[in-house]
Amino acid sequence: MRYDIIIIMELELLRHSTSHILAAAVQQLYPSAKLGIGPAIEEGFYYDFDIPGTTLTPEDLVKIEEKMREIVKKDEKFIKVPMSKEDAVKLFTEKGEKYKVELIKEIPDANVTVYRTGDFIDLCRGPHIDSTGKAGAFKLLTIAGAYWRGVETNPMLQRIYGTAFEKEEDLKTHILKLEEALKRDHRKLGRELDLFNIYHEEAGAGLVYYHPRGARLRLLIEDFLRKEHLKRGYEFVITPHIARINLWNTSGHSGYYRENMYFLEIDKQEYVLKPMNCPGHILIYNSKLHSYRDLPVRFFELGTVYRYERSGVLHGLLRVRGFTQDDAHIFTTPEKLQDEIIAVIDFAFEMLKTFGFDYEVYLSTRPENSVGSDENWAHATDALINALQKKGIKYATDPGAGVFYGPKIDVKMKDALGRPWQGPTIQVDFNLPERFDLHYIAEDGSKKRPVMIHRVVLGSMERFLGALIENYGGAFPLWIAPTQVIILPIADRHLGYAEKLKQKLLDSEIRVEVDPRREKINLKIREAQVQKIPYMLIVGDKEEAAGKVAVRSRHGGDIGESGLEEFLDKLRKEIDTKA
RNA sequence: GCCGACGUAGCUCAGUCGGUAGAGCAGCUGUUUCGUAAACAGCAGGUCGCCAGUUCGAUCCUGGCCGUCGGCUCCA
Repeated sequence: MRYDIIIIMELELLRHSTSHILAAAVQQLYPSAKLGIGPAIEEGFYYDFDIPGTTLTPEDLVKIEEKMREIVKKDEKFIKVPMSKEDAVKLFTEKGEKYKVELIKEIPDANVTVYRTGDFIDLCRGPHIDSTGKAGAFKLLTIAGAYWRGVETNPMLQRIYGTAFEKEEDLKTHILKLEEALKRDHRKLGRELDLFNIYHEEAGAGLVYYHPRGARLRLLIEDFLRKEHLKRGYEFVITPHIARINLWNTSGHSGYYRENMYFLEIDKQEYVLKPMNCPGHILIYNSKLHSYRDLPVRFFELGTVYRYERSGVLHGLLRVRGFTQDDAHIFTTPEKLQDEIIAVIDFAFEMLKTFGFDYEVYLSTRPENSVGSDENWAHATDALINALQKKGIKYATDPGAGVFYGPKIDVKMKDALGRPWQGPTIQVDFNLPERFDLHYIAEDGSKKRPVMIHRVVLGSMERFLGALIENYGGAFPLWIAPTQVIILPIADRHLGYAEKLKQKLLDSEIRVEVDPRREKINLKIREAQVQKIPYMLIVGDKEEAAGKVAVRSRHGGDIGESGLEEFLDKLRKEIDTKA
């Protein structure tokens, strides 16, 4: 374990040093280039440059890489030079490195360190590899725009991404991995498996159309979700897709969420296409008096919401403008908040486990501008932390990243390329109960304010399905495979037998198809294989005479002859275990 | 929205240094009745993302718009 950590740290050091070599190369080729920052990141490194009058092209990367190799060949030492802040400011001001000067001025210490490699000088905490000759295998990958310090009003710099490993073969493996990941891209698989499409030109960006197989997949998951919610004491509600602006004025969304909302005006009445389900659920809660005995009230809805997202951020199913959340709002007494959060966390992680996801957990605490009392925030934040600890879930704290109305737990799922996407989230809310003047009658007969929990356990069906497709590479486990079995008759005289088998499987609620075409068996197998259908039943003279089937699995190939009942048993077992 | 790359047949892609385009797969028709990852032949298929401009002539050049991809920012 410790050994792993050391390796990771060494890799980070190597990558960071490689980013210095990159910066040195860029400055040699483009003397006017000003430096931004150049850290090591999870899968490599990047460096940001401001190069007046030059926009880098992919061909430039080749040149830069060559220059880097020259620097490596020279085997220049990374020399640490401690200096006072004043000297550093002077040094970088002379070099016109305005971004570095900005950084130095923000360092609280009196002294800073800079690193010198040949003629190249960079502000850096270090440490580094000894000399450029110690650099490993590296490759520059892409160029992208990035705002200085990530702030939109700042200048846009040119960012070069690259990666580095100690050994050439590790680099090769990594690049192969990237290529493999592209094959699992849900946008590609969505087309190949005919699951969904986004008709950008004809119907709008960020709006998903589920084709029959995709719809089947989604409905299977939704059915599962509904059952799981019923088990856990949720009640189902259904709310409209539009509501008068009044509702959003009360909730506050028409103010702080305005730029994400779609507005409609008819008969001089303003309506909003709902960006969230909470106000609707609140109306239902508020339609009657609630006793403390009835709490918590848990309203669940597969609620479709529409949010305007800036054009540059849309991404297949993973970021869209219309999506369906597996959304619930829990109204509880403060006393029961803790137990409720534990139950929700349990629920969310059970779902993630069921689908075999990789994820990261973040706890976001109180931001600067927020509503609610210190006491409430402390109570809710503690409840979240306790719940995470009780469940033994590893998490990172994101200080000040909570929503203004309460702290939250976010779970990020990873796509094929390892990019994190927010899925499940559990948010405590002190704001809406105030704004809608919610209450319940307490034991002593007094009116009290309930606490609300907003939570999704998958996130949204779209994002979840996108991540799911990538997670399984399109080869869905039997229990959610849109088509579970395909029957492949060898010649058309076997069609009758195939249809009989199909009916028997349908009677056992197996999702089954027959490929009736006058095609060779090899072709039918190939296509079923490409479609990643879990089981193929090949039937010809032999099988028909014996009343059996020849089973082929998508992973294991030909697994031999089997009676139908025997095969069905095997399917049922596999479905039950969700394997 | 911003920076960069890109948009050619249902899909994957070639091509035209300005004279209205081609391949493979898919589709359709015909022949083949065939045992564990692609039978053969023929046919059809495109206002070259949209709108302007330049030009005798634009898919190609210029501008705007729509959209995709990689990032930034934001989020389920």
